[in-house]
Amino acid sequence: MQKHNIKKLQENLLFWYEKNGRKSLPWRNLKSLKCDERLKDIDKAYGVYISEIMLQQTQVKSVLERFYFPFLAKFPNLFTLAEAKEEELLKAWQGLGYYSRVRNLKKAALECIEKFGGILPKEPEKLKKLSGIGAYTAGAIACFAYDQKVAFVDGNIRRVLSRLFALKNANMKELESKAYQILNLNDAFNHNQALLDIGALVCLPKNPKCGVCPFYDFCKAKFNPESYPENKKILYEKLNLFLVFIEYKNQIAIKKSQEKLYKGMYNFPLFKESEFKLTKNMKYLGEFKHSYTKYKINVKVYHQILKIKTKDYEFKEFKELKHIPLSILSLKALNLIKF
DNA sequence: TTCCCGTACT
DNA sequence: AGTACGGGAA
Repeated sequence: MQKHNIKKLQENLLFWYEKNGRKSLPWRNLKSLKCDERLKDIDKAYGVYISEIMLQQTQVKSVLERFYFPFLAKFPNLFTLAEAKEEELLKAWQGLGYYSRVRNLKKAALECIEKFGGILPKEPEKLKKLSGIGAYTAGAIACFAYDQKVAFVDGNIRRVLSRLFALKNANMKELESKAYQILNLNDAFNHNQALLDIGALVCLPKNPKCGVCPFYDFCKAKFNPESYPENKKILYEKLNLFLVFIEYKNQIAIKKSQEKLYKGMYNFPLFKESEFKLTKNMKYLGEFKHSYTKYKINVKVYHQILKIKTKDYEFKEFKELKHIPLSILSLKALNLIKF
């Protein structure tokens, strides 16, 4: 693209952002005049960091309404994060999914204190050394917390660039090169926030709003936007699971996962079809659907009362469960209870 | 490349 | 009910 066209594209983008961007998101106004009252003592880089990790696989709405403020109230800085118990962190993350993110948050806090004196570095290469921070998040923190003139590519920006330059299946290196080509060095912060918003609000996967897009004049995909980028198919698998409320003296069996799946989180005893044996003392409570990754799961739920305690599980009172990090799958099962 | 998790959309 | 979606790690 020619130099003057790039300049025009950058101007169009910032003009659109001024009018239509999500400019009041709390993590975009840390340490500014418009800073949310609840965040006035939150370090800017820390607040940006937490927002970026939460937003990695989650909708803005959910982060904004349910997780961002409560998490920062409990863990207001890197040091509280570093000292926090894993279980408390997981509890604060309950429902967000991808729980390794919050375990990495604590790990990275310790690494940051060890390596960088407890201050998040401003260089993407240093940020990338921290657990859970990859190329995108490193760039986003550098730019949004420290105004560094860096370009980076997330899922939204990937779609915007793929269409703008008509790239069906560009790799990360090509996309980053394109992102640098159009990067506005005079206002990287607003430029990058605007790109994210174009991806989230205009350049949608389905039915993009090309008519209001500030890139329209320059977009190589404007007549067939949905052809870019080429989408990959997910092969779903059906899975039948069996969950048992095992009761002993008004206590209920739970187990902490040691596997990659739900690591550190608790679940009620959960069995694959091959491991499950229906016994006469089990009562059927109902079933529900759940899904993660490529699995479409149907969970059948049973209740069993034990005469002798087993060492396979921890037993807790119902009222204790509200302090324990439980997967959404287990919480859904809890809804079926009426015994 | 595949696995994490859960929600949103149709 | 079926499908799409997403950063980082292994």
